[in-house]
Amino acid sequence: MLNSYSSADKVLLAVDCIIFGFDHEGLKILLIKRDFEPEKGKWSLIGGFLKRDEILDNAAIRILHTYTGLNDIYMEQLYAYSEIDRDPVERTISVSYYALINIENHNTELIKNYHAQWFSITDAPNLIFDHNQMVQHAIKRLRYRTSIKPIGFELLPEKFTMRQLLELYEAILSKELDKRNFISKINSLEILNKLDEKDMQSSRKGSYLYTFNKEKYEEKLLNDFVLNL
Amino acid sequence: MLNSYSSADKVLLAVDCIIFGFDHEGLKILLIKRDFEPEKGKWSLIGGFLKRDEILDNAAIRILHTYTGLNDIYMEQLYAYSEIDRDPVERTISVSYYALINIENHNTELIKNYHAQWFSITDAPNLIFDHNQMVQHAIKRLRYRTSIKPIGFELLPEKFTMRQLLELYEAILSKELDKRNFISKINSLEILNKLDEKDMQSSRKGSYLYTFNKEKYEEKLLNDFVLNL
DNA sequence: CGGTTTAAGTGTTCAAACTACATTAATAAA
DNA sequence: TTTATTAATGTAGTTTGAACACTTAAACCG
Repeated sequence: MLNSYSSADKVLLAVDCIIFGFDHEGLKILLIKRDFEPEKGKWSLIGGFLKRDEILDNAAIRILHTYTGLNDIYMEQLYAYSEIDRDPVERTISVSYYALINIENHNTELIKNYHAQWFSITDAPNLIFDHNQMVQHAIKRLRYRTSIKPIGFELLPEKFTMRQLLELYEAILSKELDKRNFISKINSLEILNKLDEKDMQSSRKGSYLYTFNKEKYEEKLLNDFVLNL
Repeated sequence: MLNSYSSADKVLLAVDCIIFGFDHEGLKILLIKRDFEPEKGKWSLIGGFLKRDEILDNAAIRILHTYTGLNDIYMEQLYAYSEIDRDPVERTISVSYYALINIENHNTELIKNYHAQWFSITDAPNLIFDHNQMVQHAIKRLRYRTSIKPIGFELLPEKFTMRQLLELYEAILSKELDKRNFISKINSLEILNKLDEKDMQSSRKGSYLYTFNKEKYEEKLLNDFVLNL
């Protein structure tokens, strides 16, 4: 009978995390060299198994924390993958989550110990199981999120230049944006504070640094809007 | 150790389906009166458990078919719900799917036998477990989908009037739309065939019937676009 | 110290899309 | 034949988006 509990088959539930970071080279993901079988030595998303007394969100948070030392990170559930033989050892359904983190902000000791490494999304290695598919799916979702919510707070350093913000959006959307139109759209959102300070690394003239105005930013996060870039 | 298969806890995996239909009264969902414990006699989404040799998509298709007799229905995975005590009997993670069906098109014998019933989304009864939340989530997703893909084909009878299409969109978006602007936007998509035939039920003048132009419609489905209504 | 180099900063114009809005037309019923 | 009802249709004004180039500030170099 369809709805009887007794006949149901239990399965393993895994959580795999797509962790995005951004630096001067572009958009990156954090991958780990697997140190156990099967597929030992190959590159993989970081992941783990759901525990009996744990909800999926917390499993994702725990896994992220284990590998990066980070807490309080924005994560979003993406999709449940359930192909029969996606994991050759045992029937495992995997729920993917993605996270956005500041690439300079995690515990580098930890990721060294775990043989984790950042890869540009454009030249990441081939991954085990269905993890390539998960990454593609996450990139698509990140692009979508970019179109309805402001983004950047999570991926940029506290103080940043307009150029960095522009390049972040270009990396996410993988297309060139018009500098003037971009700046005026961002300004119209009124989510940035322009500082008096300039960044003198990037040019002789120097470019103004900005921070996010957290109140305005979170107000915009609550109400979806459309940002055509 | 984090990644050992042996220490992992297995769980039950359920699939719950939010089945949308549309008729002259508005947007509806199909609910079932549970005939087993716990919560016997209360209203619930239709659902079932994932089988060992089955992927989630197929479990959703199987469940939909069991209750409606329908095949080849558009379904989309929504979200995995994992609160510890969401099902009081046993730890169960539920993956929700939503489906769009033509309300006049299913096996009414079957749904009678299963004590299933259509409810307007505006006055559906309280549901068991976290099913209310699943429904709200599904409505939100349906609205989103409406903004990036044409919709209607799945929910309307083969021949329909502009008014019906308008009312479908109004029901999904739960806001009034300007008739003239709506019609010209829909026409600009070029996904409809205007028939010579008129529907004389709704008015003295009668209103033209339309069908979907399947080729054009599926072309539009492939490329996301934005339809601001 | 004057000239050169580099990236930053800034507005306008044209085209397209969106919004708001009211009258005429066709038919059935009385 | 008149009346009542819903269908069908177009335009003007506004907003938004896209394309596009010159000036400015400061460091570096001779």
